[in-house]
Amino acid sequence: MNMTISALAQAGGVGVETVRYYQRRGLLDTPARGTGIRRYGAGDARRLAFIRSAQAAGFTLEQIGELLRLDAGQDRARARVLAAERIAALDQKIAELQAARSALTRLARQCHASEEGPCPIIAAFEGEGA
Amino acid sequence: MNMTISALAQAGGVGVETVRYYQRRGLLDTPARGTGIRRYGAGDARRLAFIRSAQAAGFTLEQIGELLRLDAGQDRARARVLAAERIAALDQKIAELQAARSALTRLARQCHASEEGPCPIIAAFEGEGA
DNA sequence: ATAGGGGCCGTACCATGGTCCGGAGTCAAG
DNA sequence: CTTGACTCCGGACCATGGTACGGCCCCTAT
Repeated sequence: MNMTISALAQAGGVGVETVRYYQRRGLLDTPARGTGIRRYGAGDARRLAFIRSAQAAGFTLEQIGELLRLDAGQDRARARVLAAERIAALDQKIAELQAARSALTRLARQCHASEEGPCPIIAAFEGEGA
Repeated sequence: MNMTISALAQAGGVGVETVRYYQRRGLLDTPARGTGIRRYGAGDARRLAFIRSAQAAGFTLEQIGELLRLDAGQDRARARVLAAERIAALDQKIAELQAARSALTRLARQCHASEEGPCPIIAAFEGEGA
């Protein structure tokens, strides 16, 4: 593979500006330019894909940077700690969203049930512990 | 109840500045001040609680503002649309987080399994630079 | 050889959701 | 009646994750 930045961006499903932003953040490297134009390879595409999935897992770009640095330094213990922390956070977030989802579902059903009076969607949230 | 802003903030589990920010955003109202200091009541606390739970459900402050306005205007149809949209978004987000969680769990297990070589958590970078 | 579509780069700007600041007023206790 | 904690307020500032701009360079097809 021998891609231009826009091909790389497209492969990663992001915009060119985002690739450049990741480079500035030190998450992607900036290959030397032979004759003015930088070329990217499969490794770059894989790294970009990793960034996107780590992001989907809720890692911040900062943490993703740390993971990448750990990879270089082979610090597996630290990587496992980060992963474990993220899994715990994910569990909490998932539970929270599921709770919110069922509350909303119930409320929407009640709201459909009658057209009169105030909509229960707002009333029901009041007083709930945040 | 006859609270000061800091009591209200504490009741809602937020900072004073956040309360003031919500006031600026029009999410909480700003009671008239009798003798220099504004006083807040249970209604304010309930509204603040609503804002926090709606936020936990993934509504933006903008949307929360709309919900509050709909509540005043009794526009149930629109409230239901917003709720339905949010439920769909929530489903998608939950699925995404669950996928991320299991990917991460699997990787962490693999990482534990062997101490040699690169950590699989970031294994996507093997053969980089292609 | 020339036009135009990318690429390169620094810098500025954007939205979201706060958070802090400084000066002035207020209030309750001692 | 002073002290110290709290309040008010506008505006500045912050972090995150981008997105846009403008000037210049390069590369390829016609």
